Amino acid sequence: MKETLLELLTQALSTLKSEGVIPQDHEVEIKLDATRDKAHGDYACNLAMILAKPARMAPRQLADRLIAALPDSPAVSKVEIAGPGFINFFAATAAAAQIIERVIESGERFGRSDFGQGESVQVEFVSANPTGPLHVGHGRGAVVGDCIARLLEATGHRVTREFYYNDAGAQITNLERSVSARIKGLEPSDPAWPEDGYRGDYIADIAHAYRQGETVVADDRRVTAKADPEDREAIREFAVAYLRREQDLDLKAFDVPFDVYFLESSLYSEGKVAATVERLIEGGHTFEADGALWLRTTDFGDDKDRVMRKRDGDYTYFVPDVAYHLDKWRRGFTTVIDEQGADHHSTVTRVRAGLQALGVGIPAGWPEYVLHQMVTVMRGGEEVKLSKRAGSYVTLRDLIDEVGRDATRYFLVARRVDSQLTFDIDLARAQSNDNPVYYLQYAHARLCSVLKRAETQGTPFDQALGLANLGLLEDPREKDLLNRLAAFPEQVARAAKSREPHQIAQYLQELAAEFHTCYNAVKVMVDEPDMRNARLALALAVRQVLRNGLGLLGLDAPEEM
RNA sequence: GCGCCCAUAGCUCAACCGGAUAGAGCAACGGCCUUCUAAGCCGUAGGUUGCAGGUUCGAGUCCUGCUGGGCGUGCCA
Repeated sequence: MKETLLELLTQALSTLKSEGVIPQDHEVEIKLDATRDKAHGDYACNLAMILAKPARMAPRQLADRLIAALPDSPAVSKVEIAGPGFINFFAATAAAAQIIERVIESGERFGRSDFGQGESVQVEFVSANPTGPLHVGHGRGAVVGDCIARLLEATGHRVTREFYYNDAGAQITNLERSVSARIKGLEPSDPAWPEDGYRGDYIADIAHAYRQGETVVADDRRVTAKADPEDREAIREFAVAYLRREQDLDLKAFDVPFDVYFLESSLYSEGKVAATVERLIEGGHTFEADGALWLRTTDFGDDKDRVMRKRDGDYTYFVPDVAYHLDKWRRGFTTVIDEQGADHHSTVTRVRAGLQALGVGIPAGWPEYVLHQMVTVMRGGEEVKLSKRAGSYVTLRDLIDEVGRDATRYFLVARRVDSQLTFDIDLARAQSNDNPVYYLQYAHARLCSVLKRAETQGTPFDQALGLANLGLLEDPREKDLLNRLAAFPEQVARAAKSREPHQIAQYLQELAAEFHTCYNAVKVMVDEPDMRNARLALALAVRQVLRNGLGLLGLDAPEEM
């Protein structure tokens, strides 16, 4: 429908150009929007207002000329000029309803597109260090990154999902010391407890498992405990594997898969950090001062220069980050999206500056970042402070257990990433029976139910008959649904381009609301076969789009509730 | 101090490249189950889009300045 209208407008535009009403060389992109208010028809175009100036004509007068130049089409039932010069199109029912046929034909592919043209894209997300369980903030990153990956896959990109973590630095030493202390029977309250050690109970669990000689299997490693309380290397290795396994279990329960686990230690062991440093020095953007090696990041927009190699000879964290991103670039990812918490936003300028300083032709704005704002957790009317060391903690697993996977995913992805988010656990649990996600799933279950009823009632859906009678779907509530269905593919494309999965959540709420309204007012299983089958065709199409949309968010589409 | 993000109904949030009368949910109030799932629907009420300017046919959206909140500003990650 929209394509048809765009075609008509393009023709009208070229007619006016050839008549000299609009300058021949004036390029304009025709914008056609679904209307918000149905008094304005189905689609509205602001072309006349945009072209008023170059045409030196009043917008409404120009709109008149445009309409006069529109070729006749059976798809359009009415065209009006409204307001300051909008051209409003009213779609003929039968033409609008053709979307149903397209949805049914395309099935689960409806909404997908190939504008990505097979581009190789990497989404790096979560990237939690193995020093503790995943918390709510990681959960937000996990869903957002996962849904961005799903959106990119649905739009023709080849997506690699990657998890990066530090398995060797000072934090890991701290982890080992904490576990060692627990193995020796120390508690965080003990005077001999390591300074800044991790105090959470999970440390004791690791110590216990180590002493028992347990074997842990994570997605990227498998380690059997030596049980030797003095072997610090063995303890370190075991603790990392143990926490990796815990994180993997959480992510699996959350339905968030990864393709690649990338170890920070590999950047050192494979000489990539050293090579990066060498290259940076050759590039001429480094200098030595105060016994340290610095990178002149101010050459690339940073507000001060940064230390690369500390006086003690260790590198600061951003050096391996630069080495890591150079590695990503060399792996051929033309687009890399790093999903992180906004508390890490200072790294953005540094990593990009480092990559520029390498002088290997990486574009200035590369990589792309999606930064989600902080999540605060409320429980019992009070904010729960997230502190790994103090061990007061709301884990992602707690949330999934208490609130449910789908509801947790939905809560964390339904909002724009740059708004701070308060996750009230009590509220989420209390509402678990009256939750926005159930609203969507219930719509799907209702549709399944009515389609099933057609079978059990002995009047199975006759698709050919239904499609032949789509012109009968004249109820305004049915037309709303048709327009909503037609908008899905561009909605998916827009959400993918802007990396904003919350748009899909929003869309589904609107689709479900329009369905519930329609379902309540318009009976599907009427006696008259033409009408019944037309409505069943609509039901099938709505169910399909609901299912496809839920899939993009990683949510179940239950057949009954 | 400087940098980034945010401010929309009582609360939690939407609003597509700047479009027409700013929309949902929760909470409040009043209705709808002898008819396809009431986890639903219909209706009422609720707003100077933080404040002040500017840009233009048109601003919640863009620009400037303020106020308030979050994060960052390590030779921590």
